[in-house]
Amino acid sequence: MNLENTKAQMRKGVLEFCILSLLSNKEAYASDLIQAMKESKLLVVEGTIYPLLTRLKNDGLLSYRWEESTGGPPRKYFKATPLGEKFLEELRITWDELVEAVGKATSP
Amino acid sequence: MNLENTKAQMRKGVLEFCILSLLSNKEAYASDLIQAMKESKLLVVEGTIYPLLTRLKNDGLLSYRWEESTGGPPRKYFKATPLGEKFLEELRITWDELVEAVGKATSP
DNA sequence: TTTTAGTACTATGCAATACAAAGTACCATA
DNA sequence: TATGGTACTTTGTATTGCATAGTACTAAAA
Repeated sequence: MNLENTKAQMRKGVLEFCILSLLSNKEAYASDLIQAMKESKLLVVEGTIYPLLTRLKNDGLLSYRWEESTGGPPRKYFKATPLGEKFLEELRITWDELVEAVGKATSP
Repeated sequence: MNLENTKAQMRKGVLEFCILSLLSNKEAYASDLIQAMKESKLLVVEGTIYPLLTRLKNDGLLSYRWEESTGGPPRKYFKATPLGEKFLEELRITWDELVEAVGKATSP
């Protein structure tokens, strides 16, 4: 039982929410997202974000298009689908409810 | 990809925080905890809480004592150990940081 | 030309945890 | 004696964050 593990556990489901929010009405590829998350003090690594993007795409919440890059391999630019936008709204409510519930349960 | 699964995922690590907080300087057994969580809109079931309590006990964060019950089998009353109290403070910080980070990443 | 470094993505496997389901054991009452 | 409710244990599953290794593309250094 260590804090690092608990931190990883607490991110479960939450990263999905953050990624979907960042891709709401805005395109970005993996490195953009990692950077944006980093600025919010959420350190996400490649081994986490690529499978996550693939999963959200397979579930119809994200779509993507290839874009050539000048200095490297092509990039996958993702954005939320209409279904993704709808799911995002539900996630927002879910997250707010959780924060409120945890606040109640843990207030001294 | 459904909301119920995501809700379950978002609870990972969080329930540990809540339980530890509820058992800070206060004794309770499983049914007490389920009830207290319920009042905070956190529905936890037996299959979740019993393994969780066992895990926290094995990690030295909780201790327990048996108490006879008038109408049923004996109960395990848990409470946080000094190590548990210390870990709880770290969890509090971790959770607050996560809430702030998610707030930043998902603010429209 | 060949090699090296950096970027972007894929694929595989592990560990941890919430949850479900079935089972054991105790007590009181019908 | 049988039934119902309470309390806890055990086993198994699904999901997900993360680590690691690998592929492929470009550009610059050797």
